[in-house]
Amino acid sequence: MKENILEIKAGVFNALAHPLRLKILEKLRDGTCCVCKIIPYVNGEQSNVSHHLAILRKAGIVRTEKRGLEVWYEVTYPGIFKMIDIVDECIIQNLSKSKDILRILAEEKK
Amino acid sequence: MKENILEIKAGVFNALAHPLRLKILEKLRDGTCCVCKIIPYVNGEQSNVSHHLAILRKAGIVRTEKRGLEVWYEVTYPGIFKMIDIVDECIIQNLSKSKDILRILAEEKK
DNA sequence: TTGACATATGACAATATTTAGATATAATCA
DNA sequence: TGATTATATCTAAATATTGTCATATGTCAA
Repeated sequence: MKENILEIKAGVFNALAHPLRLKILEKLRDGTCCVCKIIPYVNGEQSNVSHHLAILRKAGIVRTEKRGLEVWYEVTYPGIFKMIDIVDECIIQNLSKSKDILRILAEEKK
Repeated sequence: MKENILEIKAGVFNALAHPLRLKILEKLRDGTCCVCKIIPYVNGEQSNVSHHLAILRKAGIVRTEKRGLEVWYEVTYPGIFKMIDIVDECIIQNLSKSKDILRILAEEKK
């Protein structure tokens, strides 16, 4: 695959590569949500949350809609949540393997 | 979700957030592969490719096996490829929307 | 119009990532 | 044993990301 396409793909992964941004997306799983609700949910500084929202926006992961003073965010493509779920599975699988190794080591020690 | 779990998840996304690493995984789609094949495929410096392989290893995305002088890499959890495919869909969807907007703008100009 | 409010942006220091070159390690072979 | 090969690690400079503070923008209501 061409390098510039890979860069775009890497950009999407990069946008997902921060705990605060994952927490924002966790909130957006329930649907459209106002920034004023996102800030207390993720428990961050207003400007910092705004920065992270901008990163998600620029990656095309979320889109916004103005409603009076408020700005409401929503995920553009629900497949994003599927990705986040797959990461869970991946982590669970790795941890299970580590657990097996620990058990074997413990057995050998006896 | 707890912040430390989100950090682990963000770490996996972070490992995927680089074009060279995505290119490595592209190569590993065909199955186990020797570093000596990966380096020419991604067309990078030996030390740099090795560094990126280490990042994938530490994230638990790939595992290694030594065969004589060579080291063979393989993806630990095939769901990773599913994630990469979803990013493709996400990008295609975003680009299609941009294309629609461009068409509407072009229409209005007439 | 002025003030208050919700959100975004800019500047900047602290920290992390990336890359290349040099060097280290570990396996094989003469 | 010493040379050779494949890969990993260390180092340091260049660059990118993060968080905070200050400020700007846009909307509403008095």
